[in-house]
Amino acid sequence: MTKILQRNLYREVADRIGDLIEHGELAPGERISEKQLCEKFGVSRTPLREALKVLATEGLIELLPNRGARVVRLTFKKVKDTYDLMAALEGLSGELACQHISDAEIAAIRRLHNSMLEHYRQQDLKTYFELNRQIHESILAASQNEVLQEMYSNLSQRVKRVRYSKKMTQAFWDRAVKDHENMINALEARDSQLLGQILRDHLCNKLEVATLAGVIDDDGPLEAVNG
Amino acid sequence: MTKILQRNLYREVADRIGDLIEHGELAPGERISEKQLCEKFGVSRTPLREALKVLATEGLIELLPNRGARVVRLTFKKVKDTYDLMAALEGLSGELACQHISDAEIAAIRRLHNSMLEHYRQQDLKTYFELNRQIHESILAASQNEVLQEMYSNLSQRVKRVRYSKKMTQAFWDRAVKDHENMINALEARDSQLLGQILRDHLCNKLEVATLAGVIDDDGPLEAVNG
DNA sequence: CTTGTTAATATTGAATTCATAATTACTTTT
DNA sequence: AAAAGTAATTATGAATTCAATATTAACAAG
Repeated sequence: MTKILQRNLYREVADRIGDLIEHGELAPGERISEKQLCEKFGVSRTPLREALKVLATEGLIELLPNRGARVVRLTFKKVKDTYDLMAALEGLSGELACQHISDAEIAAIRRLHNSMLEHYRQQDLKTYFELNRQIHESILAASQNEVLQEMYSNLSQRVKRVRYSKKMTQAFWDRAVKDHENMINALEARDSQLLGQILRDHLCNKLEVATLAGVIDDDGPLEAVNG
Repeated sequence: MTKILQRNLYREVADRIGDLIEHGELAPGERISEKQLCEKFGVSRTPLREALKVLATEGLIELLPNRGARVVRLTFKKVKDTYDLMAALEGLSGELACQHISDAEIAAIRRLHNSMLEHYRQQDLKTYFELNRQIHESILAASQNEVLQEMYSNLSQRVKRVRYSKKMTQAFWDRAVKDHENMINALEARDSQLLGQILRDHLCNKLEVATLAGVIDDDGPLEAVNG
């Protein structure tokens, strides 16, 4: 039973604007010109303005009454707050996954995990990250909580544009892999409390924040990092 | 530094529709007639439709392409999923509160707590619930995480219309009060791990779900409860 | 040269209009 | 009478138009 994905024009436009923001083509704090985007997308102002309202409730832009919209300017605090939240949600996803996951799903995650270890040994950062992402994604899916997945996806969207993985130190990496070892063990034991705890404290959740903190030390906008 | 609250027409309309849903004047599963609401509110279709899009992203209604909108039909599972999420967020709010809360704020919560105990002894359910709400609200505020507050408020909105408090048994109530005793102690000790744990497991979070489960045992729509 | 005022322009907010898809009502056929 | 097909109606999707607000430019006074 695959979900019907509605394709309204406004939703299409909202996604496209989201992409522009993610890739920095719409700069943080930049004022969004309705006319300009209308021409760019070849749509009228009605669906575009609907998209802007949606993006505002999703937290990507902010609406200034009678003065249009602007891209949300991410501060260090905002990013940290968002990551704290995501860590809590991951913790919950772990707890729920333990309750609902099938043996086959666990086996699949184990395979991803083993493959990830392999690429860790080969110091293949790119593939490591992709497999890492897939593992967390799988646990989230196994939680079988759609509201949770929706929320997580929204939060993830908000901070996507400052996500990066250049400054990963070996020590951090070693620790992250150890966390993952504990994770898979807790999952196979279906120890929901433990897995929840591990995921809430998981280094990956805090890593990027820590890295950002190394680059930005005040609470000003941190968009310079994005380049 | 109080926030500027923007008063767009679409936001006003969205709130009004939200109220209609909360109070059951727009029934679950009911199709939403644009024309009807336009006349009711005395606005044109443009701001109304913008409001509908926003309400859809907020999870209160769903949009059927070319077939208008309808009020989300809450299932038992959806409500349970939402409460699970809210419990996790409360847990996080507790952890963060311990890190940020001032002595004065703790003292204020202690006063609320004592007052709540008093009304518990007098079996004054109504006032008890109001003080209970204020305590949780205060902890959430003390977390100083605006993203968290925003999410919690959204989730709360979604399940408001099935919230009720008639079936509270004495045993449940006693246990909830005990939880609160432990909560305030953990807060005063600024034991973030403990407070987080208590709030995640807090009976109040599960209580209403359990109560609902007593009324509804399948996964069908549970709107009959609302009356 | 700066500050304050006013006119011109541009942009946003909301209503209306037009186009398209879905629903309903009505035939027509079997 | 039931089913199928077609016309009429209604509702939604999107563009356009009109109105209100904000921004910019020009200008005058100090």
